[in-house]
Amino acid sequence: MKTRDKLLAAAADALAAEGVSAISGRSIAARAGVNQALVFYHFESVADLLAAAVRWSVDESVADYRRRLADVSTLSELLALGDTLQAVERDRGNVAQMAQVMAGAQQEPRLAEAARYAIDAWAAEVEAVIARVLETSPLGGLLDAAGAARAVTAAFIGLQLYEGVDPAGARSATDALRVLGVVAETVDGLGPVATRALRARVRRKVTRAGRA
Amino acid sequence: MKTRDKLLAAAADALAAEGVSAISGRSIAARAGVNQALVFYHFESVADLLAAAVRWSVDESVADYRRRLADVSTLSELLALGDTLQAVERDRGNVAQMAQVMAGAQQEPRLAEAARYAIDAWAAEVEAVIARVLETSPLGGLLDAAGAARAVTAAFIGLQLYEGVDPAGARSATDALRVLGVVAETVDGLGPVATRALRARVRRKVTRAGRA
DNA sequence: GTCTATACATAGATAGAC
DNA sequence: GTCTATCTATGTATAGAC
Repeated sequence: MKTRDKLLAAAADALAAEGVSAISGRSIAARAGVNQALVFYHFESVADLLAAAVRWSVDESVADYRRRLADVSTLSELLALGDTLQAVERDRGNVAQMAQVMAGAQQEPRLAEAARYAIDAWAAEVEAVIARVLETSPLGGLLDAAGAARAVTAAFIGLQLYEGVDPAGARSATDALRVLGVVAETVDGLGPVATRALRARVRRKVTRAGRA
Repeated sequence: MKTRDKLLAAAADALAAEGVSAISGRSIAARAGVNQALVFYHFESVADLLAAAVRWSVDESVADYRRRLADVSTLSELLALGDTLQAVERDRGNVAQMAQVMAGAQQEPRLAEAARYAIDAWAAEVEAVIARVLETSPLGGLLDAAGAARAVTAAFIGLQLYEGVDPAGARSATDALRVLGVVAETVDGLGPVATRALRARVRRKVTRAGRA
């Protein structure tokens, strides 16, 4: 493994483990087992290294899920996969890493760009699936797949931060969301008559709200 | 205004404006217009000051909303109030502040405690309202109000972080959530027959999932 | 309670030998 | 590409005068 890659991997790890507020070029180098000065040989600055690490690690994990997401075409399948995806990515520290990057990004343009890249990468995958699922759903034509994908991604990040602060509370939150998923699934499985009625009602309300 | 209060206010501001990674005792003191050494006279450490600032500012904003939340008893009212609450708190920087605290809390026990306090304070208010709304809802008895309140709070925080990184994307996410709110409202307004049917179906699925 | 001054640690970043 | 050494800035925290 080349030094540059060691640094990228170490930076990704350090983000999840130490958080943006505690991270430093020195701590990353130590974690990578390389000399501190090499950070500035291989990258312009610490922020630059962090940004590169985010892109690198998001590319990896998204690619990992691309195939599995491609197989999903129903809401039940999506919810099930989302459940395991959330657990796996959380354990890998990828969600925590994203949360830290986004927190740091509020002031560091380089990190903001990397965060945007990461969310776009995840959201693009999720969006494709949601769009497919929406085709047969009462919500088809009402709910914007791109927006929904982004909402899901952002919510994951909020939940991850919450988990670091109050694991029990976060679990209760996740359980509640799971119930809502089942409700959505049920509504989704209504017959064509109920579906049409629901869709008409919602459309009426949304239009009214849009005018206000 | 006493120096201690100036520091608390400045710390709260600084959290939203600078973020945990950039904040320092010096920057807070400068913002408060007081001498840097006073941070350590009035507080044990910077982390201690930040934690106190979070409690102080969350107490203020929650009290502000307590009365208005107490008036809410239907889902439509809740969604409407949630909309304005989100906008107002965001503009005040309170959500950004929370997001930063939670990011920093992953490594700083003092901040974690303060973050827990803040979320509990918000969630307690929201929970009471949700419980009231759930009474007449198809979801009554199925959805845990405490968990739902925490999920909403966490999602707000994730969305706030996202907004700092990609305002347009965050808007599309919020719009999608708004549509889902309308859907929930519609489902909520179904007749008693449909309600009973939906509840039975969901309960069956939840039980099955719980056994798995 | 507030100020100046300062000790001390750690950070980002660079120069120059190897 | 990698190392040692080092400059410089900034941060936390304290001592002691006012």
